[in-house]
Amino acid sequence: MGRPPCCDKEGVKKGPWTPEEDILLVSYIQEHGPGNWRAVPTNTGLLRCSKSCRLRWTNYLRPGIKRGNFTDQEEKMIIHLQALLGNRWAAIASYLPQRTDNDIKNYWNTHLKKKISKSQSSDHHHHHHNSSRSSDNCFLSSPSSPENNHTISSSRGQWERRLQTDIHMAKQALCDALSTMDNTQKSTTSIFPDFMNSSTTSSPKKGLLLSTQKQCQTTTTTTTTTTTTSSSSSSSIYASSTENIARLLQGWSKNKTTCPKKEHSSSASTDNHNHHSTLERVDYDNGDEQKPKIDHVVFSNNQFSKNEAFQSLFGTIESTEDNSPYSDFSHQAVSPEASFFEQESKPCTTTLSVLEKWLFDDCSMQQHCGSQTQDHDLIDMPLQETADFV
DNA sequence: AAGAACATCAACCGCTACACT
DNA sequence: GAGTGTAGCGGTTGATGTTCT
Repeated sequence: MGRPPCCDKEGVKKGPWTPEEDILLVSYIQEHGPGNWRAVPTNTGLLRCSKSCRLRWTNYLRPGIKRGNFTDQEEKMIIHLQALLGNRWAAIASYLPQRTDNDIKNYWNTHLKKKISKSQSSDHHHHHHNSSRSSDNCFLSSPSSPENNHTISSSRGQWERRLQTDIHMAKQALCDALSTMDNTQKSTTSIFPDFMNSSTTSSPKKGLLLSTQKQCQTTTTTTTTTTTTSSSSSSSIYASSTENIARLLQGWSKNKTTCPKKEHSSSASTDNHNHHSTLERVDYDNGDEQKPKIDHVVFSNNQFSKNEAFQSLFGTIESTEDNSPYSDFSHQAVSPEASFFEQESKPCTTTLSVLEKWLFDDCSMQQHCGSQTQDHDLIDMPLQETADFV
């Protein structure tokens, strides 16, 4: 026994990642595929611990990640799921395939928690003066809001509620997976066009949902238009501004336009022709002082073009009218090249049509008639009844 | 204009479950 | 079965940006 530790604490770099480090990491993963994180720092020469590399990849560099503002639909979904699942961010993230658990967690802590508590306090105030139920706030009116959830939990037990939810989700996922096997276009008609079409999801860990979702991993998704917006625009620190990553990629693409597209390495690559390529210099046209000046990147064991690596990884990045730095990620996320990573890193997410309906019908229903039967129907649905979904 | 207060979010830390020997 | 390492998760921190006074 006695495997070496994943990293020695001394000499391990911490803090924000630089473009050079990102390139090294992405290129290595493009070549070898994600996984075996312990070997990544050694083989890339990165002075980072394996954990840090994995986190950087899963949260920021992995294709298919949508960044920027959350849509109302995403927001509502997070609120519902949080009420149902608690702070199981990875589980919640699995229903929002283009969002990372870290992103959702941050968004919850910085936005939604306040929003809900604010609504609750106002609702409480409203209740204090008027016993009638407020119907103008879907968060409060939702029976699955934390407030109501407390009642459910106390009467039934959180674990049981979660189990029921998982079972239901799993069955629904299986149902949808089977129904969409022959109809890959179906998912594009989802009422979640922004984020339900990705074939990626995190948390490769066990779980009912995962096991069923895997059945539709072969489903090919189509490119969708995203409604991403740029984040803080004036960050001077690379790692705090993901725009720079997009710029980096754009820089790659510009250099790449003259090169014929190579076959994408869709497996832990046998693509050895890259190994002796050299890296073209990256130049940006926006006068960004953070321009990476990388001419060659040499791995401990091989040397290959990062340009080609990115090309292979993300496909040809087109310049679009949309200046959103994330649009490139979003579009390329579903490129054939990226599909390798998507399939590797996240199982396919189904259309979840019933879930969608439940989540959003509820909100609209609450808004219009204040009914609260629908959520209870799902949450309190006996196990026997959930079996009817399949 | 300056600085204090607040908001945001990338990254780290510590824990746990699982895999491996 | 025990010991150890790894991957993943959730909580927390701290650097940076933004707004307020």
